[in-house]
Amino acid sequence: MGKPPTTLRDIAKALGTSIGSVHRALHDHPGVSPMTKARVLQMSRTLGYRPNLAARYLSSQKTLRISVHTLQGTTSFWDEVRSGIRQEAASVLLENVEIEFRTCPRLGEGEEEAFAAAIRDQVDGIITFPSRPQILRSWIRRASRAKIPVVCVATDAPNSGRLGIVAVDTLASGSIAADLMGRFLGGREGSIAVTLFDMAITEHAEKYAAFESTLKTFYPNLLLLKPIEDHDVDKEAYRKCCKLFEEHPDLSGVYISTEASIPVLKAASDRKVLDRLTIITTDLFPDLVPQIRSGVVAATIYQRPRAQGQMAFRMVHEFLAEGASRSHQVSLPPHLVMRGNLDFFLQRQSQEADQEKVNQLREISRDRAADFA
Amino acid sequence: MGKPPTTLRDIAKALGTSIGSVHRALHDHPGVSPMTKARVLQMSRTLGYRPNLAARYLSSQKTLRISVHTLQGTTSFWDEVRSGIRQEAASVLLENVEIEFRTCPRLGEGEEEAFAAAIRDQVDGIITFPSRPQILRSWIRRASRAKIPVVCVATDAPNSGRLGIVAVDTLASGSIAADLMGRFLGGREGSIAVTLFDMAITEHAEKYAAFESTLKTFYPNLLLLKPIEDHDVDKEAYRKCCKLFEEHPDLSGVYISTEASIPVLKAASDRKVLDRLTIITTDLFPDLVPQIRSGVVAATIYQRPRAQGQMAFRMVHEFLAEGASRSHQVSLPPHLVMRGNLDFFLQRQSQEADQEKVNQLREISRDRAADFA
DNA sequence: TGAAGTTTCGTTAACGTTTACGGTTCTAAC
DNA sequence: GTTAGAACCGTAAACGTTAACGAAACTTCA
Repeated sequence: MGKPPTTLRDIAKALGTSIGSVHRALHDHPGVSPMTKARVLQMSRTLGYRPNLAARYLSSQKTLRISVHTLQGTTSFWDEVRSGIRQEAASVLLENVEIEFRTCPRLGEGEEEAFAAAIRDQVDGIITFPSRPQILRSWIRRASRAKIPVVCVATDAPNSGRLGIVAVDTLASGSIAADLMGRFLGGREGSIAVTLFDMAITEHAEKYAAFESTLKTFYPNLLLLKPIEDHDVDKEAYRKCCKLFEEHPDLSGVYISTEASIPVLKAASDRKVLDRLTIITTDLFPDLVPQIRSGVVAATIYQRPRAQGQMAFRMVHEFLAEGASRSHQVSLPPHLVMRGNLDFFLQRQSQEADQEKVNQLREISRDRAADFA
Repeated sequence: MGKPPTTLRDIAKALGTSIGSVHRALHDHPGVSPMTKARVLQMSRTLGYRPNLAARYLSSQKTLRISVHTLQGTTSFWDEVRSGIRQEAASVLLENVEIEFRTCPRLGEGEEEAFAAAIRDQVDGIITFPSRPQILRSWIRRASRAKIPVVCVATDAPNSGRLGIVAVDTLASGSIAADLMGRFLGGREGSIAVTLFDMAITEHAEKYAAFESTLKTFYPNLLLLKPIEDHDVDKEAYRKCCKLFEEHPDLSGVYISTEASIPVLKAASDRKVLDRLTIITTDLFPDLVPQIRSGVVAATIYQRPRAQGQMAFRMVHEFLAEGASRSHQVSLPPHLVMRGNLDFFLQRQSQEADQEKVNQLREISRDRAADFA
């Protein structure tokens, strides 16, 4: 214990060569013979060489630039994701990270341009929300070829060569929603509906499957209806749900697995079935607060956008700093918000917003000091 | 934007003095006149000087030693706390942190010795579980006077001069338990019991108060009984609960806010009231798993020991690295575990255990490499 | 006045890595 | 057999901080 770590000099000395050669060998730089390169790599492994990141950063003075591609928040979800990324970036001791936000105005708009710009500007890493995974796949592949690691948040882009994915566990979300629904209904019979974005998105299909499986296993007297796809369009959600409520008078519960809960609630209210329904929603945004407080919404599955942002940043950063990352898939357990603990979460959100402001002020005063110099 | 940060040399040049003096002034080292010291401090502030931690660490080669005082786990709770600390320590890029575990065999045994040893060994920071806050208070104070920051996990030690506290939010825990209890009982009447460690511990009193308040507000037809104190003694819990079940035939729910859930379940089983009860427990340990899976336990409030350990480490480390920390109180929202998402958490725990093993192997191979040299 | 001691301050060598530059040796073409 | 050019390699100066060593100025007491 307590042996001093091996340095470039140690490797060089052990091999009777110079620091320069060792460095070139370890970094695939030209100007080193295959012979010595092999010997260096071998020796570095047997000596257990690990680069001293402090020295590396001090010497190279390079800053890591990370491009973040997310949506302009209609709700606060993406604001919180970005805030989580910012916070985590600020906590990097070496302060050698710059975040560049490329925020898309609408779903599926400007994602490709963002990628093009990021690759052109030679950023070191990308965090992205692949709202249209199949379209983005080739861009992610292109970035990976340019040695730029890409981490997906919230939605995965499978078979794209991405470095990793951070999301709320779909299985846990769907299952707990089903389990709660069953418990809340306490043995009563009836049918249950689920709204989601589109069954073509893996995450949503998985959530539905998990919900279905749990419901069938533990609450066989509840009947699950076919999923309702809303495509994040309020009108579509409203229309389809009105139809749903008319056609299924025995409906006793709805699990809204997307953010479009307000139109569903409105449809239920307009069709006068609201007090018959046990409703479980997703996420936590201002319009939902009174609905939870009044008990109309029994519970909401909070997807922890801030934590998603933090983990995504950590994943890219770990990869950039260490050259590899332990985990390539982070599945967060969702939080459950009900009347009882609603205030806790609201307080938390506002605290975090304050923290944001403080950080920004600090940034500004730092810049002003720089101007002075 | 992008101005180069100010360095010691910048300050020195601006003042017409030398790097050495600036350094001495900024660090309260002797050998600098009050006059120049004041000028340096002023100038460093107007230039917005922030030390380059990479250079500092590279030059001083100091490692931060953090002492961790926790309990030998009867359950896995403290193992997970320690694991979270280890993991977070391993993710420090500079690798300049050493963790020293001083694990107490039993509740309230050896805590003072651990503090004495830590202070004697001049550790840089302490993470502790103050099982007897009033006794530890003077020790924490002593450490603080020796400029050693102390962070409390799970339980607070108020008015002790500790740097901060990391715990699961008591209010959120108690309230969500009450809200779930009410929803699960779905309008039925009856009385509800709560078991806890001791009302003298702030956290437990708060949890009970939150439970009571939420239950009264939203479910006035449920009657809350006086709290049952078990002092973490299985026999006491069993005995008191047997009495409870005999005296209250209308009992319909129990919220077990400590880890001693098994004796309570046994008492309920022995007294043949198990199937009448809706039971909500705390934490997640092996013996509890079958009870959740079978539905005997409706839900459990998971206190996220790993996250607590991580946050505690981050708090001390941030303080040691930056000389100040943003937050001195971290209140984590608890996780809710039910049949539906139980497997997710079990899988997660075993994954983390695997990760632990990998990390340890890595450590060992690193040490072996050092031996080789 | 001078020696001895104290306080204040400037200089410099580390720390481990990166990077640019200058010096070898080797290959190939005349 | 010389030479141009490439391929390989060693050296040294950075990066910002710390810490140790002296030099200078200033005090104190004979």
